[in-house]
Amino acid sequence: MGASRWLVKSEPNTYSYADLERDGRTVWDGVRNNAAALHLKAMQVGDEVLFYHSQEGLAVVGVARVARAAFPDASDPAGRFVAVELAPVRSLKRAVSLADMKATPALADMAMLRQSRLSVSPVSGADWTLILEMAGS
DNA sequence: GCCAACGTTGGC
DNA sequence: GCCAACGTTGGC
Repeated sequence: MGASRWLVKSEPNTYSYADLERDGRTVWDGVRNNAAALHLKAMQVGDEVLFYHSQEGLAVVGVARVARAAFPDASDPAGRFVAVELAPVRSLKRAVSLADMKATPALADMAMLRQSRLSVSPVSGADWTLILEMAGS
């Protein structure tokens, strides 16, 4: 079985893809949604992740990879949620905007489009390939 | 266990 | 700034 693909959202004001490139690696914690947490738990080291800017930018801007699989989120006092670690892979040649994704019928079933508030979601192999094509990379 | 009220996220 | 979606909380 091959690696899985994912998408994570981040507000660039809080943590942008450029911040990830600067840091080289970061703990992806603070997720407090059960559906998103299930996806975090399913991540394996080496899985690739689309990095999406929410609130500002509204576009997929880069690719990251899972550098460490799920472990207890130290910022969750109740100990219910998990974190992973992400590392940058590359920024996209062209950002792929939410508007462009919405305008692409083949992407209509993407989890992040169907459930807009989900901060961590799976991406199918076909959707992954298409989005990278849209990014011109 | 149901459901109304409330809080948060995120697009517009 | 507003509102829709949706998750969580708390009274019953």
